[in-house]
Amino acid sequence: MALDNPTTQAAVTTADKVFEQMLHAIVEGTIKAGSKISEPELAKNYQISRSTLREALNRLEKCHLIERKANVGSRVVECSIAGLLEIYVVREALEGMACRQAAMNMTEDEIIEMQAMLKQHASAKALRDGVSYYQEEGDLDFHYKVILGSHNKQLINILCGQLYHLVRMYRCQFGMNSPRATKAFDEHSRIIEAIADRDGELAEMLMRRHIAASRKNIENKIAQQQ
Amino acid sequence: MALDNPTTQAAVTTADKVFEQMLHAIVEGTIKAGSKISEPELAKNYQISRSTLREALNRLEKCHLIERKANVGSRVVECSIAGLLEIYVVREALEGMACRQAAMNMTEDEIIEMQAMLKQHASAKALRDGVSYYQEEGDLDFHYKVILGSHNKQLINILCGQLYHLVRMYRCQFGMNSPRATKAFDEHSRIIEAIADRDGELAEMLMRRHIAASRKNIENKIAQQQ
DNA sequence: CTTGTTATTATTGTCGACAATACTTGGTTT
DNA sequence: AAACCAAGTATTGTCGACAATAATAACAAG
Repeated sequence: MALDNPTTQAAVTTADKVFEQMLHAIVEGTIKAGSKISEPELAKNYQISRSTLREALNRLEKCHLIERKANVGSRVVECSIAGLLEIYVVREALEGMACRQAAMNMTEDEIIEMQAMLKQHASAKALRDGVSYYQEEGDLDFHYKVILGSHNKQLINILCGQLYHLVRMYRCQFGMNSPRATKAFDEHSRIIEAIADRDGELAEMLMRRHIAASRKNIENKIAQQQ
Repeated sequence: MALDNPTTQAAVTTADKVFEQMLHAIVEGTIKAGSKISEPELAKNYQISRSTLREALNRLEKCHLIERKANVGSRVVECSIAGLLEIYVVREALEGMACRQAAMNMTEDEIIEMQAMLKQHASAKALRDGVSYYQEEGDLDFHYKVILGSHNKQLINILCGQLYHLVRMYRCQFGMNSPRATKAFDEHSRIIEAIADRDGELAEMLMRRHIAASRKNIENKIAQQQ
């Protein structure tokens, strides 16, 4: 599926496969947020040994999707508003920097590819009901490309390897299909321009505003609901 | 020991203890960077089962200190100049943001405590040979306090929980006792001022410059050596 | 002599059982 | 009746052995 993470490599071992299944289950809420994880029960469900289940749990912990306490057990992380805002703060910092680095380090080919992707999104947006499509896959695709374009292993690992699973979880569980789609598209467009101009400073600033705008959009929504 | 990480909680299980031992061994180079890890051999060394060794290895992987490939094994990460610079880039982004958040979220008590710490560092610096002391423990203490002051769980986890082990590893292996000690002290002083003034924007900028200066210092050193 | 193939060895992944710790239930005491 | 203590139950941590995969060595063919 197109949504899949660029850092995930082919699942070869059975622990890998169980990890992926549980990843989807947690992201989509099949395994409820905040629920306790029973090792014997899950091991029976997936028809595997507890050892290999624990291996899978370790990977989930690496993504900050579950939390373990010694001699007590694992819990799926809770989805709180505060937690969501914390993630946005981290994203603003990291993706902003990733964008600056992308402006410095992206190859010409990568830039061309990204521009092509944007054009494709534009037509998709015009043709279809579009909004929801762009919001979901298109937005993630764009952010992934920028992050990978930074050519910074640490940045890529933190953002794509761990943080973005949490982002997807929040999007699923809070049912976010915000009306920012068209606005977000214009912002993406300007960011790519800055990268193509090799203007790292501007690229960082635009990306930070782009993410901060999303955060404020959430904050407003929350404020309205109350 | 004072250097220890604020996020590390008491090691209760044996896997925890082995993890800590290996952590120190890798950071200090007793277990060489880039070397392959033999599970049977290490299990015998620490006199534990392979299962609990693998548990420890999983935690090391979480800190990005080792890398695993399916059906092949684990290797200690390599310490390259490029890798070091990548870490500085991430720190500039994350600690800059942490500093901004600290200016917004730190309690008055925390600020007072941090000011006291700085004063203590100042006297220690004046009295002793100082330079090396301040460089090592004092610098880390300061950065830890700012990060914790952000009150952002994600930031704290990423920085204190994973990245700083790598930072310490690089400091050990590359033998860094740079002559920036006095300059760094002044920079710390100004950063605390900005936080006390609740000026998040300035605090972030100063922290970013502080870290960028360290990075450029390294870059210059490298350039000289060649 | 080099290259490709096969057999052997060693390492990693997985399993089920046991030990240690935490939770629960029932009883006792104030 | 409420709070504390104790025994029993369930869950997690640890262990040693087996199965599957990868690295190595020996051998054969070109």
